[in-house]
Parts: sequence; C-alpha cells; structure tokens
Amino acid sequence: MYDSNTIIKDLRVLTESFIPRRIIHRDGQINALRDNLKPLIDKEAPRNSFIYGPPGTGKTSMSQYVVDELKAYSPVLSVYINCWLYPSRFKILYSILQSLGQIFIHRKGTPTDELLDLLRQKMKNRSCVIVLDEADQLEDDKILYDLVETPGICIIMIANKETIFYDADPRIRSRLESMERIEFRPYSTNEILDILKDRAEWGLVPHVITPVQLNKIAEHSNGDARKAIGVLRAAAETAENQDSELITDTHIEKAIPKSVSINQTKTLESLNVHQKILYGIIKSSRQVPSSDLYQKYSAVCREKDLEPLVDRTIRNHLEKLQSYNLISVSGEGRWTVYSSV
DNA sequence: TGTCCACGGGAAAGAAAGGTGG
DNA sequence: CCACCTTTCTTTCCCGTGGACA
Repeated sequence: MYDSNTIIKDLRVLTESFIPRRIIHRDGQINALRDNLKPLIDKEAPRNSFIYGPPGTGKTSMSQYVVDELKAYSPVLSVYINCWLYPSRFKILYSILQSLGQIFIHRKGTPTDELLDLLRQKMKNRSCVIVLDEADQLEDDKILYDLVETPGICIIMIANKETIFYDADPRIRSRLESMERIEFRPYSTNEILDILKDRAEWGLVPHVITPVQLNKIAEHSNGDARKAIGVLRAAAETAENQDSELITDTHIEKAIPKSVSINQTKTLESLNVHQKILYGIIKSSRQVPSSDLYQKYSAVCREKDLEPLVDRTIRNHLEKLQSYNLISVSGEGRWTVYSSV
C-alpha cells in the first residue's frame, strides 16, 4: 500500500522547505501580510513588509504561502530571491529580470543602472511582489532604495534581526522604518507540537509515532520549527532504514543531538564562498539530486565570475555541510539526494 | 552482462598559517 | 622586518566500488 515504506509516507512533507497547505499558529502574521498585499487586488498601492524573527519561525513558508494565495486572486507577478546567493545590487536586479522572463546576454560591463531602467520599464502597468529572503546578507542597501522607488514593486523583506541596516543611509533608513513590521516570535512548545502533529499526519504512516514522542521532540526544539521537523525526519529515516515498524524513543534520542547545532547563523558565517553557494542551492530548491548539483553549482559560479572547484572537492564540502547539520543526505551512490535540514 | 556515473579513500600538489633565527 | 623552514589545511588527481539500467 505504501510501497515498501513502513514509516514514511511522504518525505517531502518532512522537509523544512515544504509549504504546508495550511499554516498554523500564525494567524496574526498572515492577516498582517495579507492586509499589506491586499491593495494589489484592486490595483492600488500595497504596503511593503519587513518580516523578522529567529530561524525556524515560519517566516519564509508563510510569505510564500501568502504570495501564492494572492496570485490566485490577481495577475500579479512574484519573485523570490535568496540574498545569500545574490547579495549584490547587480545580482539582485539581474536575477529579478531573469525570473520575470527577461532574457538578455550577460555582457560584461552592463551598468547596473541600465538593469534598473529595464526593470522600471517592465513594471509599467504591472505589479510584482519581491520577496527578499535572508536580507541580513545584503551587501549593498541601495538596492532597497531602488526597489522601493520603483512603482509597481512591493517588497517583502525577511531577516533574523530587527535592527538590520541600523547604520544605513538615512534615506534608506527612513524607508525601512516606514515599512510594515511583522514580528515572528519563537513558537511555544504546544504550537510546535501542533505543527509536528500536522506534518506527522501527512508525512508518516498512521500510528508509527505517539503524541508523547512528538511532545518530546517539541520540548527539545526551543521554539524552532525547522529543528523540530528535522528531528522528526531524522528519527523517521533511522526507523525506516532499520526496517522498524514504529519510531522508538531511541530513534528520537539519536536524532536530537544530531540536529542541535550550537548556533546556526554562526555556523553559516564560517562557511567559505563555495560552501555558501552549495548551501544556497540546496536550500532554495528543497531537494537536489547529486547528478544536478554540480551543474547548478558551476552555473552559479560562472554567474559570480568564480572558477568552480573540481567535483571531488565539492563532495568534500558537502560532507562538511552535512556534519554541520546544514543539509541532509539520502540515497546512495549515484542516487544520492541532498536536501536542506 | 557490460556500461554508466557519482561516491569516497588515498596520494600528492598547492596554499595559508605558524615558527625561528638573523 | 625579512627570509626560510615547518606544519596544517585545502584542492586536485587517480582510481576502485557498487547499484541501476538497457
């Protein structure tokens, strides 16, 4: 009935990047973001949003959920940008234009302002929601000013800290301060429990894990849904690999220390360029088969004018990312699949 | 049954960091 | 401060391995 799987029904549901069909315990934030975007439906000017909160509080999932919802009601365009991968003004504009289907040759020396003009031209009589995720990583804050000053563009900025760009240009600062702020607090243990129940219901075979066990995972997560889902997934995979019929307490205990990373942001900062690229690719496309990864990696390197490292070295870096618990690896040999934790 | 192809161990080359003595 | 040697970490090259697939 579930193939040979005894534990996992749908692995995708157990990944952090999976966008659930309903978002729980974020009603206030969802409504706030909806209100900000709502004017777009009547072709009026929307409000920009600044979303902040610690990792694993649902910022990215919720934004994507609301944007998807909006697109069902209105012919608005949307672009998602991970600023970790595209931190510069040029890269962001280039990547926006690319996602909007603007194809042009990347000749060296294209002035950044030219890209901005192109974008502004394209935005005439259209509107577009731009999600800037990991905005802490932005190298140049002028891009924010550019985007805010472009009619038709609505920004959703996502960051960990509220105080981002505290020392920015006063013009930009006043713009940022006028953005609608939406705070994401860490989830309570009970809220995490609800999320886990939801994921377990859709992702696991019925009755392989008990509510008490889920509660144990929730208590250990410190309000970080990403961590909690990671533990659930690791425990389920261990159980599955051992051909067990149930997830045992031992499976969970084994999974907990694996996913307790001291401080994820600290770890991320310690990565080198290549590791960041790899992590960015794996994180933004929820799952990457090994056969695609190296190609994608080389492509990003070329965009960044970087000489790609040789494939064996990449495998070394992937091993490191895995040991830092930033990515998880499933499958074997040629059929290895990398996914974000 | 042979081909394909990413994996991962190991050696060796290269690069960066650390130490020492003039 | 510099020149030179040593150590440590990173990257590359080489290659055997094993599972899917035709």
